[in-house]
Amino acid sequence: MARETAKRRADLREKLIDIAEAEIRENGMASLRARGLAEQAGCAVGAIYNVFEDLTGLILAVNGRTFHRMGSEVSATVEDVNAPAVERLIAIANGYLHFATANPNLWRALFEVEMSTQADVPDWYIEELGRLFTIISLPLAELYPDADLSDLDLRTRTLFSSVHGIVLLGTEQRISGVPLERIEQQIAFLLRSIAGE
Amino acid sequence: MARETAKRRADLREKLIDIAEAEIRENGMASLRARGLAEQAGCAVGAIYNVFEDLTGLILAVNGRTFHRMGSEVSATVEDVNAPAVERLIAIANGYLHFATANPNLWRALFEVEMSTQADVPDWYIEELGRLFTIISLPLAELYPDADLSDLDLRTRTLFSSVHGIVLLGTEQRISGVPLERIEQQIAFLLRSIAGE
DNA sequence: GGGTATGTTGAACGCCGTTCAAAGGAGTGC
DNA sequence: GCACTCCTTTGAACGGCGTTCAACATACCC
Repeated sequence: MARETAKRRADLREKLIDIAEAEIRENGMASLRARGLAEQAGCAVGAIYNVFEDLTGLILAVNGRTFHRMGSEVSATVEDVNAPAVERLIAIANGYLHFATANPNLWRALFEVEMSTQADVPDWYIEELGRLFTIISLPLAELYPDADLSDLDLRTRTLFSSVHGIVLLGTEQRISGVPLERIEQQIAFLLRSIAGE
Repeated sequence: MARETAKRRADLREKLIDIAEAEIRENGMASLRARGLAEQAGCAVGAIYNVFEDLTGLILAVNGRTFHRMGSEVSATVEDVNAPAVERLIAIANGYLHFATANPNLWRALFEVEMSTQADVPDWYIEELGRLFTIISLPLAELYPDADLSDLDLRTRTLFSSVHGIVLLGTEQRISGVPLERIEQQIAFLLRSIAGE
């Protein structure tokens, strides 16, 4: 493939991710349309399929950005490594909550995209998740000094899933969820309980 | 409307719910097709829209059955009211987990169906949820004898959301979830922590 | 039995994601 | 600069979707 072609494709790829990201942010994953993307990008519908496998591939690319940004923002909330472990856990969870409420549609897209098998989870996803889990497991290790690595991993997953459940049902404003204005308080309650406070 | 017509419609309604339930159970909500339903029911596609607002209405009817069945099964797991409160909570959560793993597609449909606004949540949904929340709040009230009703409601939601999160990510086998075979153990860990054990 | 109101039907509509034959442009040799 | 080839891009077309509604069938009333 010629150099110029490669550049044109790379440009189109970025442009499409930009447009898709804006669309998902504003109207949610479900309102992505191949024709709409093509029109905004000033290309043919078929061109999308020259740079992405299908629309799911494009959504995954958007999710890559979202996940990375989320990791950075969550990390930033626990910079004070001298705070007690449980306070750092609460800060991480609040960072997660804050990201979800600030970017509801992009955040939901992270979980709504179909991952047909466990095999086709992209590498960047595993890496980003590992980063997030490491951030969580550091304070956890202080709370459970006797736990081995696999125990820590398990508890990290349990904690993450719990907080995720509260944030998910709460921010969706499901009638089964915690009211928005109480989520922070309830997450703190949950984490303090787990920490034995 | 003539009696005969009413009966014919009621019959078709039940028949369609049966067919849709089987389809969702076996292949998930996303594989429901108006034409497929009509063919299996032996009616015209348009007939579906004589007895349901749209396919979402049909899915909601299936969800009504599912939710009711889930309530019964979860209730049945806490018949021994003499067990310690925390053990009853664990039993309820395990009932929830068991229902979700035994009926993955039907269970997921409960949460995947779009409820555009908070206003159009059906009455039966609110009622069933109330039943489930009552079951949870009874043991909780024993653990927190000083909490008032709104506090109990809040903690019920927090607990439910947490367990839901663990069950959701775990049963979907998300790489962020708790491994299937450890879910029960981790739910017990979480609930015992909250109970202060 | 005839006339009207009501119920049912399925072809048609307007979408959708995706494809692929055809048109266009880039690279190469002279 | 030109002609030829090969690769890229294009957008009309395809198959499938949920939903509608004019035409047809049926039930009901007098």
